[in-house]
Amino acid sequence: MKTPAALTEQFRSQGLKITPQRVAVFDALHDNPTHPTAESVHSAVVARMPTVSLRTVYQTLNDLAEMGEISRLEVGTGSARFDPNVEEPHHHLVCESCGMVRDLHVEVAPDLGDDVPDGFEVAGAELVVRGRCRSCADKD
Amino acid sequence: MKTPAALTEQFRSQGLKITPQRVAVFDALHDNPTHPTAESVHSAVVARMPTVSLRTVYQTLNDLAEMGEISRLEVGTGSARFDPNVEEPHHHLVCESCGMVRDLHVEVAPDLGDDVPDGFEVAGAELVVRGRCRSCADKD
DNA sequence: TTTATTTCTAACAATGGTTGCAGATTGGGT
DNA sequence: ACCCAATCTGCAACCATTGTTAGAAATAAA
Ligand SMILES: [Mn+2]
Ligand SMILES: [Mn+2]
Ligand SMILES: [Zn+2]
Ligand SMILES: [Zn+2]
Repeated sequence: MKTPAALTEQFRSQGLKITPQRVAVFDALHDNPTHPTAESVHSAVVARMPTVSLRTVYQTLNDLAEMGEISRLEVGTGSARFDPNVEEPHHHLVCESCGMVRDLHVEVAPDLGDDVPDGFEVAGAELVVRGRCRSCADKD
Repeated sequence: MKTPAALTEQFRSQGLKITPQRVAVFDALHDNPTHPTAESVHSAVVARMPTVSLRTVYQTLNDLAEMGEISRLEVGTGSARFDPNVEEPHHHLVCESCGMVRDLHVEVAPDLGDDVPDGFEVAGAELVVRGRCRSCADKD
């Protein structure tokens, strides 16, 4: 994801308006490695601007995802996670106990070869490695 | 997943009762390669037993998943998909246009090596290949 | 700066998928 | 056939997300 300043520029150049609510969402996402849910982005934003609605956070997240500035992940933890790291191709590691999501910089170059039906246009592949993180394992 | 007959045996041996509703769900799943949603399992069941509730279908699917007889997939198509093929380790191919899910028998042996944080217990890895199936591509 | 245009926000309602609950029903051992 | 724990149904509640819209705010024009 671009910096909040660069995003401000980009939004304006597309005829979109810069509101303090949007900037607050940009700030909450910038350099955020936690793969937050919409809810947790909202919490972070509300800490500074108590009136911002969850609806507005969703709207901005969707806008950013449509522009390709963030990506939406569905890792089976109930709600979607948002990832500002779109520059660096990577996969994910998920703790099934606490829901933590971490980047996984492994190469997955499956030889899809024969098993992809003829005519299927592959757009991308995502690997999710599941397990239990250390702090969760230590808990019992 | 075991055969409906074997599941009947297994349920009984665990003190669970065999009801026609449950058997209908077993039948709907047996050798079903479509990765159905709860809703579509329900449709199939209702075709033969019109009074079976969606609640009961969910209940049985959850029971089977807990026993490891089927697996629950979250591939980002809105609702969960259920997969009776737990014998053969495999991954999935998803059409982002129509929601079709197909088995993908590729080897994904990521060298997780360095990138897994110390102490993380890996339980498994799932690859989802996304794209567009032929019939969807042909449509436009 | 004032006004006009256009977009955005907040609040609330609605949706789709899934689960919790209570009371009626039933499987299966006796 | 009887009994009772297990199960089923129908419905309400729940959660994550999206639709709606009137009024507020940001930008453009004057
Ligand atoms: Mn990531
Ligand atoms: Mn499968
Ligand atoms: Zn954990
Ligand atoms: Zn398709």
